[in-house]
Amino acid sequence: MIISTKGRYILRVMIDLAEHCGDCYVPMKDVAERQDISLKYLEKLLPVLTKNHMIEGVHGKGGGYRLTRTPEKYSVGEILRLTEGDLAPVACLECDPKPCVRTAECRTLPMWQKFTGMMNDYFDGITIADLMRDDFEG
Amino acid sequence: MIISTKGRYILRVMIDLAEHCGDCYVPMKDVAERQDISLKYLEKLLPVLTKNHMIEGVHGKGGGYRLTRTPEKYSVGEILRLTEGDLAPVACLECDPKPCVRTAECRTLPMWQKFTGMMNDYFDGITIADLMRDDFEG
DNA sequence: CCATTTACCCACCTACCTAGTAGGTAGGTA
DNA sequence: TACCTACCTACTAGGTAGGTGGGTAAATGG
Repeated sequence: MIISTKGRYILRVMIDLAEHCGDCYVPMKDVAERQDISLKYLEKLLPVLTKNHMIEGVHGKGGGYRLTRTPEKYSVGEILRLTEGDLAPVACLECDPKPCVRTAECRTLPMWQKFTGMMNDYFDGITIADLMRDDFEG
Repeated sequence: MIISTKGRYILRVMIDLAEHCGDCYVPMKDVAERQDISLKYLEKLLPVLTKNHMIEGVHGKGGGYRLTRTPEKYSVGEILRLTEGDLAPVACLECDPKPCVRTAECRTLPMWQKFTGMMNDYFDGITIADLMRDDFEG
């Protein structure tokens, strides 16, 4: 399995934010309840999004989070790369791979590389706005 | 990361068997040495292959393992599905998924499903014989 | 018959990751 | 002042990845 709950939950949070009150602030408590995800766990996943200015939060009553862009400006690939750290199918293609002495002669590396490209292209081609469409089929 | 060392090692073992002495038996000790993989670990990965008749082994001196088909008759997808158990990118698409009550309304499921299809198609379209070609580019 | 070679089987182990929980503090609003 | 919400730190149970160690069973050469 390549995509952990982290990435899947965050994607659902982004869609939820986009669907509810696009411009006002939505408390995470509501999102957690609607999406049936532990609030405490969600809280742990959000910092990576705020630090990268994907969403912004305000404290206090009437506060919460909201998107910083319109839904069509978020690609799924971008979000998944942030939350998953990486979208590499094998260890040797991760951000800081352990040096592998077999790289030059590796008969499987080109296959992994091409697949990584396919995967990134696919997810980069889908936006949050796409996921909100009822007739979206992938 | 979706493909563990299990799948990657096994793929290299299959290629090694195909490249060395196609019809005679090759001891795992030699493969482990050539591929620089722990023999003990490899031994643990092989049963799934023998049980599914992907390779066959004979005991004793002069023994070892060999492929049961010609290299072009093995698809990478088939091998990976055996060793990885599955090629599902998310938990809800695994072989025996936990029932998810949100399936009907899930806005991300079609995306995961299409991706799963793409992935399986890609790896099903590559054979061990392809991986042996020097000009193979994925 | 015996030593050697090989497959094959089983128990165990360590480090790390996943998916949480608990208990706060800081900032903002009515 | 009461309340709400983001935000921060620490902890933890359980599982998985990636092995290691110690054997046994089958086949062969001498």
